[in-house]
Amino acid sequence: MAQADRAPDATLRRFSGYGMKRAFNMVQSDLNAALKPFGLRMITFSALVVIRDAPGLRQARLAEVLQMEKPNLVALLDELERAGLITRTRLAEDRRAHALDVTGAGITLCARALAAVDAHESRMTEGLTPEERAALIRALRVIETNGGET
Amino acid sequence: MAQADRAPDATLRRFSGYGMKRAFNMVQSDLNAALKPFGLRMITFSALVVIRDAPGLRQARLAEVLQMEKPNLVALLDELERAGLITRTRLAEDRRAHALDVTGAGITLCARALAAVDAHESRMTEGLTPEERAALIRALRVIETNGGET
DNA sequence: CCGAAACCGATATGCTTCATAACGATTTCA
DNA sequence: TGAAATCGTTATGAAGCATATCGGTTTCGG
Repeated sequence: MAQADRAPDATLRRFSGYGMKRAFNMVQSDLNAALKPFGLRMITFSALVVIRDAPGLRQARLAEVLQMEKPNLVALLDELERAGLITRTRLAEDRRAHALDVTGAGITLCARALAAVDAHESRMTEGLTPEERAALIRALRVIETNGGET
Repeated sequence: MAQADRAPDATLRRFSGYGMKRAFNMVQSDLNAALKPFGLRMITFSALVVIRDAPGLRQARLAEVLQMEKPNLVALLDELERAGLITRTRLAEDRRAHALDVTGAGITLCARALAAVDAHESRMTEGLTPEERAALIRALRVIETNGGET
């Protein structure tokens, strides 16, 4: 018998991080493909949704929420603004900051994109029961929290 | 009440992919920190383990297993070879190919690194029962498979 | 009230990761 | 025997991400 039929990455399969990397690679490519018709990528979609749900958000706060550095947000928001999906408005009470808001066109597109992402999620989690999917999301949250405590 | 206490990313939290990205970011930084004392990174560690478990492996096959492009493997293996952890041997039966093998020093380091990664895994999955952890890994596999069927 | 410090968005820059095209050497196969 | 495929490699460029720094603005301590 030996180890002839043993998968070459069997040792790595025991680690949840390895499974995460592989699963996420699939998710990412499928999601980006699903968002392409809307002119969105994973990250621009995320930003659009967060701004829609928290109108008037500041860029620094958005950077916190999406866990990215502020400089990298600039080009991303330029892209969304150029596409007519969001606006940057100088705040009266703090003229350093910009308030972010989604335009009417942005809200429409966001809703359509969300439907596409829902379909994507269903596709990727096919074969899992709703309970298993919920447990997955909960487990990922635990890991995220454990990491943040360092 | 309104949505005052609603997390700004609540909508995104419903998607498993979002949780994966966030959890994996934590895993990656913690893991790379854990591997640093060994002079390894996530990817060099993975390669080392796979080669150890499949002696004589060819580079093209390793690229398949780790899902990376062959050109990116070259520098990575140079690094492991320079560190004296692996060897590249020209095959007699096919002089185009190189057989990859882990050296004695490589095996020792690999074992020590594996222990560190085990500790890392325990740290990251703290709060999950063994069953929950197993279910997580299984669910990630399902998603990876669903993605690969496209 | 004033000056130092902190904060906001933006720019410039470099590093790491990752994908593609093409090459010489070798093997396979028609 | 010659064409096509394969193996490892090189060169190159795109994309993601982090750091340092800037001008403009606000905050706050003396």
